[in-house]
Formats: sequence, C-alpha cells, structure tokens
Amino acid sequence: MSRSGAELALLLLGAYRRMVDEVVAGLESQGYSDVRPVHEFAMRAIAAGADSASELGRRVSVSKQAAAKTIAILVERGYVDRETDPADARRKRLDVTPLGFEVMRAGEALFEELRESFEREIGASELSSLEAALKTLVGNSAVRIEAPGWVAQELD
Amino acid sequence: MSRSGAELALLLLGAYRRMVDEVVAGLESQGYSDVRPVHEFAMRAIAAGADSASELGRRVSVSKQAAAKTIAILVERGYVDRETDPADARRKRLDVTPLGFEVMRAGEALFEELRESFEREIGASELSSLEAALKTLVGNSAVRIEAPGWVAQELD
DNA sequence: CTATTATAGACAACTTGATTGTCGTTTGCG
DNA sequence: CGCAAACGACAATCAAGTTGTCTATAATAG
Repeated sequence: MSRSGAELALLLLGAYRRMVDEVVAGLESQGYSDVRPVHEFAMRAIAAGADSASELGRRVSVSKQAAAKTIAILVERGYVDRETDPADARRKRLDVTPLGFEVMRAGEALFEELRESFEREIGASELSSLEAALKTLVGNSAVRIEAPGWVAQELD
Repeated sequence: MSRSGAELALLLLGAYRRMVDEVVAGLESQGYSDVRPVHEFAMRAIAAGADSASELGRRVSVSKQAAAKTIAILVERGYVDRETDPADARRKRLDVTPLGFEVMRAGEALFEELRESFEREIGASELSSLEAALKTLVGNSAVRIEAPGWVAQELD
C-alpha cells in the first residue's frame, strides 16, 4: 500500500463527514432544517459565554463580521436572542434561546447515537482506543472548523 | 463526558486537518507553493484516467465547470497538460506533467512521513488498528472533498 | 474633566470555490 | 442525413469568508 499516509487522511475526513452528514440529515428530518455544524459550534460557544459578536469571533477564530453573519442567521431562526446590553450600549448581548438549546440537545443525541452505532460496528474497546489515539495525535490545539472551503484553501 | 459523540467528530476533523496542514506547509517549503488538497486529488484522478474536464468532474463529484476551473489552475502551474484530442475535437485531453508527478510524489512522501511520526507517537499497532477501524466506519463510500466550505454547508 | 485611544457592531466591496444555466461545436446513432 | 447527447466555454449567482471603513460608546491617560 503505497499511499497509506494520504489514505489515512482521507479516512479521517471520511469518518468525520459520515458523522456530520448523518447528524445534519437527522436534524433535518426532525424539523430543524438547515442546521450546519457551524451553527452548532457557534451556539455552543455562545452558551459557553461568548456573549457578543466580537467575542464569538475571537473564540471561533473568525472575523467579527463573519461571526455577526452567523449570529444573524441564528437570530433569524430563533435559536439565539440578541438584545442591547444595558451595561454597555455598544454591545448586543447574545443568548441561546430554549429552541436553540433544543437543537443542540438534538444534535448531541444524534452524535451520541452515531457513536453508539460505531461501538456496535467496531466494538467499544476498539472505539475508545481510537478516540484515545486521536486525542494524542490532535493534542489540545483548538480545531478550527471555519474558513470557506478550507479543504481547498490556503492555510494561514 | 456528555458530548463524546460530537467530540469524536471534532477529533476526526482535527486529525485530518493536522495532516493536511502539515503536508501543505511541507510542500510550500519545498517550493511547491499553494498546492492544496484539491489539486492533489485532481491530479491523482487525472493520472488515474480522468482525461477530460467532464470526466474529472464526474469522478470527483463536482460540476464540470468547477473541474474546468481546477484544471485551469493546474495547467497554469504546469502540473497538467491540456491539448486537443485528435480523435474527438470536443475534448481536451488531460495529462499530468512530470512536474505534476513530482508534486504528487512529494505530497505522498510528506503524508508518509507524517504517518510514520504518528506511529512513533501512538505505536504501530495502535495506528494500524485505528486505520482498520476507520476503514470499517467509512466503508467504501467515496469521500467527497470538494464543496466550498462544506463544513458549513448544506449537504445535498 | 477632557482628549485620546480602543472596542462593538454595521455596512460595503471583494475573494474563493462551487453551482446552474445557456450556448456553440462536434460526435455518433437511428 | 438529421438530431440528440456530450464537451467545453462563458456568464450569472451563491455561500462563507475577509478587509476596510464608519459611527457610537466606553475606558483611560494626562
């Protein structure tokens, strides 16, 4: 097998895509249409305390403008609430709405189901050693998900 | 650990990114600037017999227009040669040039090195069982790499 | 206390990679 | 022969980013 290195990369990508595709499809079929990973991640960051567009941008390593666009979508769908901060008139305070949390929970449940089906496919011990191995390889460097078409793009 | 499913997805993505980032950086430092995964994959497909834009598009599951654009870049850099097919005046026959093969070889070598460094990090047996597990999970469904910012995008 | 500097968010223009739609040309088949 | 199908080109559009500029507000230095 001559290009096992490249193949490994493809496998990693493939496994990721399989998970994400299925979760997105699952959310879709539950009525949460058009929820993409980025939205999930953004909501998660907001729930975790990124309460302004600029802050969200920083956390996700994206320009505040890009963050603002994502927020606009989330607000439009009722997943996030944006209201002027009484303490600082420049800010618009962000909050995940109950509906937003619902989506997040649904997403997590789907991910969890998927993980369980992986366990059935390859065995629990196999899966957990896979996770451990990946964790070692990835280290604790934050994973950037954004960047338009980053698969095809220059990496800063 | 409540969201281990989602976390697994992130780990997979992270590992993929780590590999790709390093390979792209490596190619860059060897003078092959701005070679992105997509280019590698396209060249590979061309070398494997996708000898026209339309055909390349089909193989990579991308519109022929998108394929044509990628080809234009590859031609411009001298990685791929495009000449009218004597047998069919509609076609432009594609060929990977020696320089193109050079890049591909360099990329593979980098991937291989990376894989070896993974072996050192987590052990050879651990890595090969990781690969086996991933192979089971991914199955033989072709992995689409394209789609602009697909992480954030609607999945057909 | 005021003047400067920094931060938040809005708006606009541009970039990249892909898509769809249309078109002229060439081929191949009934 | 004639017409449908396939190839590649061109153009318009989309999606998700980016940078750059602007106004309003806050914080800080003198």
